[in-house]
Amino acid sequence: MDRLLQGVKIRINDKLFIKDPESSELGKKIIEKSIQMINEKGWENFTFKKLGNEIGSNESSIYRYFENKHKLLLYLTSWYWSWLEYQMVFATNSIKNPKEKLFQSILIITREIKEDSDFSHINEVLLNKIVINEYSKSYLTKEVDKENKEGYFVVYKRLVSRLRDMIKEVNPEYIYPSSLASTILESGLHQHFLKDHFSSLTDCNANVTPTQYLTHLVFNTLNQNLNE
Amino acid sequence: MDRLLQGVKIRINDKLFIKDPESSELGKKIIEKSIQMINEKGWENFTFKKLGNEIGSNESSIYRYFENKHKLLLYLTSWYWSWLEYQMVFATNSIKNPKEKLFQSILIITREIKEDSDFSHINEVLLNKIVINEYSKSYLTKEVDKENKEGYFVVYKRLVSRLRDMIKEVNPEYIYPSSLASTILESGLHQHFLKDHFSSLTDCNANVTPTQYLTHLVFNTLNQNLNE
DNA sequence: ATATAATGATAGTAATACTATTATATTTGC
DNA sequence: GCAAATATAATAGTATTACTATCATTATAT
Repeated sequence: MDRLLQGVKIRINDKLFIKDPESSELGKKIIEKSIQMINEKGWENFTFKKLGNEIGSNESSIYRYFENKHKLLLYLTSWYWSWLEYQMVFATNSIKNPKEKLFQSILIITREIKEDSDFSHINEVLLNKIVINEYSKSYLTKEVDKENKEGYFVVYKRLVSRLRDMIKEVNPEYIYPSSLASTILESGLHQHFLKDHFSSLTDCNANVTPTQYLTHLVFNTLNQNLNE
Repeated sequence: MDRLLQGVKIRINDKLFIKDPESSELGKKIIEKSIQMINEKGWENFTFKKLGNEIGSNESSIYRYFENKHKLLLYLTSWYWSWLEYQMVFATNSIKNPKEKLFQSILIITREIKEDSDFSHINEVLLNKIVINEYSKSYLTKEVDKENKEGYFVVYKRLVSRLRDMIKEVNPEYIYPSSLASTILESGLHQHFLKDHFSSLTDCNANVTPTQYLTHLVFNTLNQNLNE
């Protein structure tokens, strides 16, 4: 029926881990604490050794779950995109009006995550920040084509393609639906980053959200050449 | 008169180097060869030791020019943005029509660089690729606020602000000029990357350029609510 | 011709990103 | 309840990175 069903339980490409971190307490601790530590220290200063110390466990034990820290990042960000995809499809599934559907999707995709779902070991607020600060490092590598073939980016690609389809429904004449969809995702993250670190480069701030900016941008563009 | 004059000779913030690489043959070789090597190997696999071997020089000599490879990246990208700024201001200085001016600027900023200026040791074609693949790594760090205060990103910020001013001239009513300006820069790079590695996420390809996509996006947005 | 500056050679350090081995818990299957 | 299997911990070790320090050599400038 829908590709979403495969991902409902937030199933991650199993090439991204050696042993499923969801399958044990240690695994969950690795995920939980790594999210905290990557936020605190930043990606470059985060190591498995430090993580081991933090969770009172051993470096070598972490290596039994993840081949290296790059794969852990891919795992965490895949989880995040999958979780967002779920939110998006769930919230917009029943909406018939294409504009309203796209509007809601942009909202979900570009908003700042402010509350943790709280019943899992994964803190979505922090994970959102990791995605803002570190996601591009997961694909800006020499290995990107190989890893793309391995399917490490499928979830993200599926999100973009869903968005693209919604854009097409709003305006089938628009000739850059894929580019616009990827811009929404990417600019959403980037404007959040600028707001926090380069305030002169953005109009977003405490009162104006990236969502507002992008919604305005997208609908202005799509309404052009469109008979209401 | 204009801030550009300060940068005409592509003067780089001198906190970015210990000894000016333009001041010696070895310095120029470091710049020339590092551009090649970063392209070949990717940022993560590039080291000063390898660079030293390549130019028949010593690791320790390179450290006399640059404190570390992060600063070298900041140097190279600053050079690139400064060079682009020069191109942009030079090409649009005499244009009176605000739309035409913005149009030309977007063209210069988002086009793929295809020919090397050839009379310097800096290969702009390769440098453009480095910026596409590595620029975000220069600011997605825990040190970004400190380094921003040191002025390591001024050139980039000045480029965005120039673009913002041109946007305002086209439509003074538009409420997101800074965000749109930063989106042009950022999406310009991103769409180039997608074209090369995630073709399903973009409509850009051999025939359609990021410039076309972004020009369309920007002018559709700005023409909205605008009396021609 | 000599002082000064630039570069090269060598060595060394602490940290990273792992791999390998062995020991010790913990779980499970009967 | 015990043996077997599995998971984790402890320790050690390797190659590489990202430097710093020292000293020797070479070029340049006065």
